[in-house]
Amino acid sequence: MGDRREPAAPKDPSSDIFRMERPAVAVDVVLLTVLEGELQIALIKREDDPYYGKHALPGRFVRYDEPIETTARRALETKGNITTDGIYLEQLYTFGQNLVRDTRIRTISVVYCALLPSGIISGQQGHTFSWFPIGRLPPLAFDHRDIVHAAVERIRTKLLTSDIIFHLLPEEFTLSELQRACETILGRALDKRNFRKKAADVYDLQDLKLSRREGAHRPARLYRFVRLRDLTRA
Amino acid sequence: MGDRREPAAPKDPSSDIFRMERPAVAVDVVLLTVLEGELQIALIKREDDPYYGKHALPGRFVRYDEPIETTARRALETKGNITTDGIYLEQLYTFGQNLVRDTRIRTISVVYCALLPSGIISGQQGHTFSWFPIGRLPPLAFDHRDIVHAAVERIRTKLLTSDIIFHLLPEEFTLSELQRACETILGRALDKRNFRKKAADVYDLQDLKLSRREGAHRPARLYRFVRLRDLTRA
DNA sequence: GCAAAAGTGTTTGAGGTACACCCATGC
DNA sequence: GCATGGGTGTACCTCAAACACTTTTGC
Repeated sequence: MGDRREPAAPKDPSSDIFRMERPAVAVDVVLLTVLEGELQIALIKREDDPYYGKHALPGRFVRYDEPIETTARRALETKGNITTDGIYLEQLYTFGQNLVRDTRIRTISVVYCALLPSGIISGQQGHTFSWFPIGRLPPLAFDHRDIVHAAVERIRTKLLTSDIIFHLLPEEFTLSELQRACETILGRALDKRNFRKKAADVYDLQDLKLSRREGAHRPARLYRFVRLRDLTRA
Repeated sequence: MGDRREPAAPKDPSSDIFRMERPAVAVDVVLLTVLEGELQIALIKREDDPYYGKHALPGRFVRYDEPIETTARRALETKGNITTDGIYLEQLYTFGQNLVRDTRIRTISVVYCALLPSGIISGQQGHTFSWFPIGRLPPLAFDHRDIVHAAVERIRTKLLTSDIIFHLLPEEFTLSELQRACETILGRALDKRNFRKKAADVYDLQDLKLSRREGAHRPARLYRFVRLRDLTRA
């Protein structure tokens, strides 16, 4: 925040910040999870114009005394009826070019991307989101389709240089689950041996010395994420 | 911008967007240029509290009917008395967590990064910025020091995957000038042969078949940037 | 014993890094 | 002729990609 106060007699009306009309600020959230082997997004069906009946990102206006990340969590809690403790949130971009995106009022929208561990959304238990695979989105309100694609692109590029994938997995997971989650996000298959080499290289994983028996095959070892390895090699 | 309208009887006060008090929105700009062989930033000395006498990023409050990028250009024009035609602008991040960053009013700040071609700032002609090498910043107001570093980091990472470097160069340039600009931003020396190979690989440069004579040595060829090559090889 | 997923190494090619000399000019 | 920056090619090394078989379980 820069020097925005004028010396004595402000000629610029925007310097009289207490009297000038202010744009509204909203936060919209791209909430993603892995569901049924697909990357899916939480949407809300609009019940008002504009874009009546279309689906949209969950969003809220920012209160005067509210950090914007709190607005993001509140959007998820009030629109989706979910708890946001421990949910990963990352700011994506701020949309403030188009003056008439919201026809009611000039709105600047800060978009966040959020990741929900798989397994939390099991059925239709209480939450009010509709979930859609990002490859088969319904018609969306505003420019939300572009926003969703930008969010997915961001998550993709951060996959192997950050720990975001573990925000989409349960606490304990197998290497195959880790790989499937990555494949789901990237939208393509990965080589198993190369993937495991790379994962062991960039992630510090704790071998829990346990195995999970499921199905008629060899049980898989369980792991827990410890930390990202420092690969800067400075 | 999501579905923020309530059906009938809004219990959530933030839904009554017309009556609730709104945070102010500001735009601050990290304006960078290459000056005297160093990457330098334009700062303004504050003449009010808080942070009286400290340097700060040029910034302005966003007017109700103004796209935020326009606010960014207006900040540069009114604070620095420069024209912003053709100046590269890229949104960096939006700071809205800290409720008391600006003690006058709750302010959410959208930060832009701007690049000024070298050679435009020649002396002390009219503009009111103070220029500082990013390695030797004066004490800065607010958390502007962190913002500056985030901006420089962003520019660095985009160096060889985008055309931003050409926004810091004049229209016509030599390969040595291109290399020096990159070295200035990265803060380290680059190998001349490897740099030229890489540049020819990622950039489509037009050889102007001209050479610039300067100094007691072989003249250098002049080039013009045409476009980024597509290296995705899909 | 067979179906089904878990687990494991080696080879190859591309791209990045390191490195030294001749060229054209001004003085 | 010498000082100054302009301009060029090769060897090595690292990392990503391709690729197939054995192991352990449930039934």
